[in-house]
Amino acid sequence: MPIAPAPRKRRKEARPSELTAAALSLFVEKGFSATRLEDVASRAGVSKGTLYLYFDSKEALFKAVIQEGIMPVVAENEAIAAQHTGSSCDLLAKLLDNWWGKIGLTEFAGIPKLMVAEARNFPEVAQFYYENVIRRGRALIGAALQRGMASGEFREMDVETTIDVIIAPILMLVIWRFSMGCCQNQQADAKLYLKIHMDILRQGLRQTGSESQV
Amino acid sequence: MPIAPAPRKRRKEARPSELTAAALSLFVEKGFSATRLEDVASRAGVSKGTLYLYFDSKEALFKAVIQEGIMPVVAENEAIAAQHTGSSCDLLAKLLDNWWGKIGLTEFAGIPKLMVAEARNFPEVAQFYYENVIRRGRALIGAALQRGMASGEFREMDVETTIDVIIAPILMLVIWRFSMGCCQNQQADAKLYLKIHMDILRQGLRQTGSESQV
DNA sequence: TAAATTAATGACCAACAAGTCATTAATTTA
DNA sequence: TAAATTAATGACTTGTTGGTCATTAATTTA
Repeated sequence: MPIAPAPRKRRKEARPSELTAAALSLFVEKGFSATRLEDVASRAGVSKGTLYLYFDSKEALFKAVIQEGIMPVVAENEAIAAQHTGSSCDLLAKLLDNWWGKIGLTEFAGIPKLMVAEARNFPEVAQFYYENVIRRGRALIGAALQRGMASGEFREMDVETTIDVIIAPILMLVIWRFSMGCCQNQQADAKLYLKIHMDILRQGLRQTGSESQV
Repeated sequence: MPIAPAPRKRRKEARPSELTAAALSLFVEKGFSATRLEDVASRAGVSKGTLYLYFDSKEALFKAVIQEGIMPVVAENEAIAAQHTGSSCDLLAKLLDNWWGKIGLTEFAGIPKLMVAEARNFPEVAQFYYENVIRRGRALIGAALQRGMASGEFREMDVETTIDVIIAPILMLVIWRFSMGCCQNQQADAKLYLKIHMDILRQGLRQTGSESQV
């Protein structure tokens, strides 16, 4: 006997967030290109046609994922920085903590790898992410560095480049987890990793009495 | 009038390297999935059928690219480490120098991003790269760290994790160039970037008289 | 130079996926 | 309850691409 199709339900309000949730999972698991919209739809419990009722295109769906999931965290961090009093090193740690809790420990941790992987083939998407996430994130770190240099807590340094060097290990940690991580028997211990990074930074950034070791 | 097809040439010896060269360019530019074998063939001046005369599959073609271009550099670095005398910090710098000249400044610099991007969808390829490049590269850095710790040049630290933290900024530098780099008006200054990274490491890794700043 | 060999070709196949739209049916309105 | 509305469907169109193979022609051999 033919199996009866599941009865339709009309749930106009709930669909978009169910679709972006499904999209996040699959984008993070397979990448943007390799994710089939049919699969996104079916994971959200609807048909592909329904997906197109709510999102104009695959790229629009992706932008919605970022807008809902990542941009609010950037805004939170901007608020944290704005109201911070205390050492600049503590500010850096605070920003990292919040990011780690909201992004690093969630499915969103897969987004950086996804962006790196697909940026060149989807420049529109990359531009969107750059403007709304990367630029703002870098500005936050940059301001913290400036602040520390102004107070004498940090030594003088090239801010833009130092931002890169600070962010890199944190990004690589999550990028690795969603890419080559599958080849290692054991994942890096994230807590230890971040501690070592912050230790090296604490020593590496700070103003020293002695001249630097060139 | 119909255009005359280019006359055929039989060049059995030259084809493989011309094909891997074309493949490298396109893989690096578009990624593994998004590169069409038709394009690889045409850039190498042959037809798609000819490509399949020399390589069994897209994955085999990729492995050949790695085998020819990357693995010899890993071997070189192993030789450098084996015959090094001097400080361990200098050894790290020497390894980085060679890698930078042979990989970082060439088209091969695009491979790390490519691996990160495609590892999950092509586990066979990822495994191959992990065994033949990553594992060996990490072993090199690890040995240099051990050596420095044994001599008292470096403080005691968790080796595996420190390897990660050391490699990360270098990897991110090239990964960025081939991904989000397109969104920035100006590329990071690589020389400055590497100098800052090495500076932070020099201070961050070294044995200090005073207790560490926890 | 004629026959044999094999490098090279490109039309073709099968599978796949983004996006469309005529149709269906759940829900609301009159 | 009947008509109108619109959320939801899924078959279909269109375009793409990894991989195949019968055919072609450059080169070598006899």
